[in-house]
Amino acid sequence: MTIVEIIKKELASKLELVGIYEGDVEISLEKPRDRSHGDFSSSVALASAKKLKRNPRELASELAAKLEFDTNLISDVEIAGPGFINFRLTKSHKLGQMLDLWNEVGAVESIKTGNNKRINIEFISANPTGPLNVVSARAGSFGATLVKLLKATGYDAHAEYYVNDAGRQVMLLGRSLRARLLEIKGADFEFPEGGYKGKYITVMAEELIDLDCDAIQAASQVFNDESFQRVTAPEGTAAQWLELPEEESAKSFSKYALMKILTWQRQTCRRFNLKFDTWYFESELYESKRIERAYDKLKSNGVTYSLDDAVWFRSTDYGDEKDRVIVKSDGAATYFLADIAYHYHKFQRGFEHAINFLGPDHHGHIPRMRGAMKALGVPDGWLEIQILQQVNFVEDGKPIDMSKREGQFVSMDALADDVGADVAKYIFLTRKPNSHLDFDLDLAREQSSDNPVFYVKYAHARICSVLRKGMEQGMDPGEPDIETLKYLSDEHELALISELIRLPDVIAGSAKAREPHRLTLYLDDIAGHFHQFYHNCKIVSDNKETTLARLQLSLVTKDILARVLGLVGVEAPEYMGDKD
RNA sequence: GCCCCUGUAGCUCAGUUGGAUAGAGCACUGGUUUCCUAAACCAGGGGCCACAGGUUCAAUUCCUGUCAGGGGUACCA
Repeated sequence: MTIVEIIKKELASKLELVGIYEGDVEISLEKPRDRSHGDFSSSVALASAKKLKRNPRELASELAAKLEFDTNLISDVEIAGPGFINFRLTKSHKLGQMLDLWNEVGAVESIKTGNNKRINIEFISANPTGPLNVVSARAGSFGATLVKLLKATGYDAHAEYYVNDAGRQVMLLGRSLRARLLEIKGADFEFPEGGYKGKYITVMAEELIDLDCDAIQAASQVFNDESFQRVTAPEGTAAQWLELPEEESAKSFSKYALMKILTWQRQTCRRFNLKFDTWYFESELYESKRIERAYDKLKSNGVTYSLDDAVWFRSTDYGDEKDRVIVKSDGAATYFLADIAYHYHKFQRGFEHAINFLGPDHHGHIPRMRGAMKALGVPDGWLEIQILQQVNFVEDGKPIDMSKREGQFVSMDALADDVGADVAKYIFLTRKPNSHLDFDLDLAREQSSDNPVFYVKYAHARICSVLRKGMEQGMDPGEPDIETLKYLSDEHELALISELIRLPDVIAGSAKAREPHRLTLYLDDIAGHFHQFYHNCKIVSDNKETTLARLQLSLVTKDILARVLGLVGVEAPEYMGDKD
């Protein structure tokens, strides 16, 4: 029985003595926000008072007087406020929980409720038409951390990136590159309507113009080591591609541009330490006929109809506001149909659950996508869509236009150059997913102590320093153990311990709610409690017992900071350089 | 018009699936170093939790409406 169950059971049995039986009220037991209210708090007296027509505070004190607990577990029961019953755990119980964390047993194990269920988490999936921008950085931070959180809670989590390499956009990209190349050569050119005007296209064209056949092939070799076999460079040189008929020419340029951009995107992901188990290519869906098969299945399930030379999916049957085209009047599949085939294949690949991170501009796709899955016989709730709200980047006091086509956007690489990938990831994870985020680049570039990451990193580095100091004095804390830790008694030590043992709850809670930002809040709390402990308790002193106990507490704190920083994807430094 | 997100300190945001006196950072005012890293710590001021109803013993939290800001509403992806 857990401590929570023990308290609830005892409350239930004493409630019967005053006339409240199982099912009459819910026996609540929660962790109060304010630590002075104890480790657990129950409001049953408040909830029962009306039924019994009694004063809640009196009822609470009557109950509290009847409660009996093992004094090794509960040290104190008190009445507070309008009728709360507060419980305090004993120091030895808390120390035991902390040792469980260190040894990775107990609560850290019991939150692994996933039973190795296979979950697919798709994130970023940016169009391969330009360098990854900061919107993807936010998605990457959330996605990568959620994957780690799900693993920590016992799921078999699989990170996936979907590459839209088959659509019209990639052709448009190729035409844009071709136009820029002609422009550089001083030839006549017509920039395609709606083409990509980003500077990176011009840069790509400038580089391409001097490349010979071998160099172009060599550039595609970076993909040989991974599942990117389908990404290849076109034969020949840019000059030769220009000689080809219009359509062929555009194809060669598209192929080259796709190869280059995927190279950039993958490098950027590596720089942010975002790892994907699978890069899934849309073109594969066409080649494997999965699009046709998904289409046939929808058709045979009777959820499609033809109108105006196009084929429509009857998504209004599933709560969408209008029906959607899946095959255009020119006979081509829409992106939506490809997406249906993609998700259906995810399901067929054996994932028991799929989470998909999308930008706010795609929220309208949710009803139709859910509808399509249902029409294909995929269970309700299989596809979970998480909307990540927009990031507004502010520079010189004004927002930056993030449209790729206008070419004005902040790339992930630029962000990493300015503030570092660590800092960027951490900042993205300080906000909850569905809140809009204003990111002031000028402020972030300062790299000053205003930066929340440094506070946490500093705590870790400071602990390392203290541990080194201890070793210099011949104080080796060794493995934390109850006999040594029992000498801890200062309020700052106990406050830190109480904070540390929240770890399993924090991990389980943020995994379940898909709210990785709780991790950074937790890190900030831990760092804060450590700094306070440090200032109020001299760690390395003449008293051997106290010194070793405090060093062990520091060691556990360091371990937990490092673990959570690992989930966030941020390095835990051993040293902190002097500030300028 | 319809759909989604948001509205909490001067600013940026938390508030653990309804709890007690609503918190943190930044900014502002003042203090702490013969001592393990001052990127730290301590103290102080600062609030109609957008507004109005409703549910509840209890609402910043849940429901409805209003107002304000952002995004979306394609045979684009």
